[in-house]
Amino acid sequence: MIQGMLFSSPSEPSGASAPTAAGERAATLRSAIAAHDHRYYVLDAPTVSDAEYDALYRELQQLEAQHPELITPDSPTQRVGGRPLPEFPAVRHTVPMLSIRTETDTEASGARTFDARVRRELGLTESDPPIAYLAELKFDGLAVSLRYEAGVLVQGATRGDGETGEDITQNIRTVRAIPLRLNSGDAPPPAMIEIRGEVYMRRADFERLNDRQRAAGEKTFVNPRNSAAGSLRQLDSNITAKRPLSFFAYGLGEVTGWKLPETHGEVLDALERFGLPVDKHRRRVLGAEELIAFHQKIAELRDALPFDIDGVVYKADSLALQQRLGFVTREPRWAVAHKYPAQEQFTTVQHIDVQVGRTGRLTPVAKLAPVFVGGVTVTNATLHNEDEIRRKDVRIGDTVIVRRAGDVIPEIVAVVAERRPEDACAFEMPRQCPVCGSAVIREEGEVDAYCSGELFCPSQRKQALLHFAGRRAMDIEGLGDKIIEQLVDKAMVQSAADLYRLTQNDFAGLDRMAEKSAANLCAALEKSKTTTLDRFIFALGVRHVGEATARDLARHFGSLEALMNADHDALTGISEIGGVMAESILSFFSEPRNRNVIAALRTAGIHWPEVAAAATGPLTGLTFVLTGTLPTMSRDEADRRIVDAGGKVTGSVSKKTSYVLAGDAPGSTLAKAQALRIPVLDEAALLHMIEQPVSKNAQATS
DNA sequence: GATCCTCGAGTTCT
DNA sequence: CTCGAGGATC
Repeated sequence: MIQGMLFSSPSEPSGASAPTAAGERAATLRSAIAAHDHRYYVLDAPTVSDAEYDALYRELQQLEAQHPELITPDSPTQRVGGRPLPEFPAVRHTVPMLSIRTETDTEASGARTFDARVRRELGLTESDPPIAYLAELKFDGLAVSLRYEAGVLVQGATRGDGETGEDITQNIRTVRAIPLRLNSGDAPPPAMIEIRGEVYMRRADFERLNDRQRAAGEKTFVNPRNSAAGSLRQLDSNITAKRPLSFFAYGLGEVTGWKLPETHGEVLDALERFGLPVDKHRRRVLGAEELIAFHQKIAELRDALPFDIDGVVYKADSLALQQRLGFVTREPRWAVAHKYPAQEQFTTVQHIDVQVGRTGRLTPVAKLAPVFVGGVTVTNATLHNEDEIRRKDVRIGDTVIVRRAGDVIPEIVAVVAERRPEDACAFEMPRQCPVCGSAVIREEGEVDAYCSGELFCPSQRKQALLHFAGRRAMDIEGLGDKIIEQLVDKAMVQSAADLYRLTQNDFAGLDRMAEKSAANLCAALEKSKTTTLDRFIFALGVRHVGEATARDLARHFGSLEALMNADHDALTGISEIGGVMAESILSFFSEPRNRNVIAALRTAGIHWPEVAAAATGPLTGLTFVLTGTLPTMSRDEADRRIVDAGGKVTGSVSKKTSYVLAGDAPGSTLAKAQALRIPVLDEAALLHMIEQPVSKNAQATS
């Protein structure tokens, strides 16, 4: 009872009746939950299951419901709730939230320029020792300032203009990675400490949030940054509480009653001990060269990080040095941001072109005002089909966001609605093929529109030839789109068979074709005459027959004649081949034109070993999926070696996948593999599997 | 009829 | 890499 008095106000009768046990239990629960939050959200190493955590949380909630006087401002239950605000009150930053000067130089020289400037300011010469810097990541989120009084979080604010921001305390409290109470161990907490950092959203959390928004029919976010910003600026903190926000601390504002360490690195270490999340990629480095090395290392890591960054930050590590260096207007002389090429940019859609592919499919492509994004200049981006354009509502003249992230191919992420010009013009699929003028057909229920011109359409003819010559088909080296373009336009080639009638003289007359290249091309054509049945079937370009199906057909029928004479039942009898594919194959081979071309190709000397031997080897019965870049092999090479050893390679991970072969910078495939608990191999392990049974020294492979 | 698994086809830039 | 659609399976 006496102890209970300490926890409650004597003026409140209910407080006086609060049993000691309840107060103690509440305190125990609070600190237990805070510790679990820290382990889960900051250390990323939980020690209890979600269910156990929930049980603790519910117990505390119940306890507090029964004894409202036990509720403290740092109680985990106080993270949620709070009434929607009419607007955010303004907060004045006593110590302004600075912006850091951005080194525009994207090359390594950016670090050297910064180091040289610092040394000059300090009056150092070449004989002086290198300066110690702290190198950190520059997170792509929202800068905030957190104010803790006597160790308890009392206020959270946005940066605003640096002098005045908005009070977003209610929203900040919902961010689980931010402790409501600092852990100062046995020492008393700082009387007042302002911690600066970045609220951001992990990429995986962002994807999941967008899935949820989509499922709920609500608007989705363009990127993790916008998503974090939108979530933090909610007037109703109940909404913010449902958003998976994270936080990294990286600096200090106003501080009283706490002895500052000597270096910025030690400040960050101290913040970590207080229980705040601090990114672990930070490094103390000496001199410009080590800054450059850091910049490069992070550039390689960038795509694999679980969150977006837009660069790295260098800061003079010594706080005394920072003070000596001071500020130029609003920017510190002792720090600089070194950005990476943006992975997202704004640009405008100048035009929407329509391309005609091998199958006659019409693909709209946005012609963009050139932008530098993700390290290259982008001018084109596919829009896939009419539905996709409608979904994103892209119009000619629109300002759009273009992304070129981990995957290499540029993509229009979204339209910036506010910047749509009056005369923005919606796209319409042409009624006639833009290349040959034939009617355009779009079947009911189909997404794609097709040119009905078939091989009458020069574009389809060119694409068919390009496919025939492709690396995975007949592999005719040197026969690319530029040459095919000319051959078709000059009517020198109608079908694949015509290619083998051309002589070196014919080629020599073409643009960009000197004697040497013409001779090389002739040799390549000659070489391509020796092939395999599956490659030849694939090269024909039968609709629905790709590489895998071509291989199945070759293996099953063993000869081209058998395939050409097969009827519907014989085809559908093969697993993986159903009605649609059978019809497509039948109609291809019943077309006299196609039969003539095949005959002409064989007359021209194209041949293959008549019996297609099914490969068996150490990998027979195993299915592989490849991702990332391998150290010594190209993907094609790895693919070939697996198939040669009797294995199978597919494109995406499923339960039936035996192994995932992962290299550098793997994509989402790896994550999926781990989720499904599929064993992951590296190149060395694969080579070992292939060679183990036959070779006793598998290590010898480079 | 629904759902999962694969395959095919198209895509950008250097 | 991603989407759409064919094929197989329940």
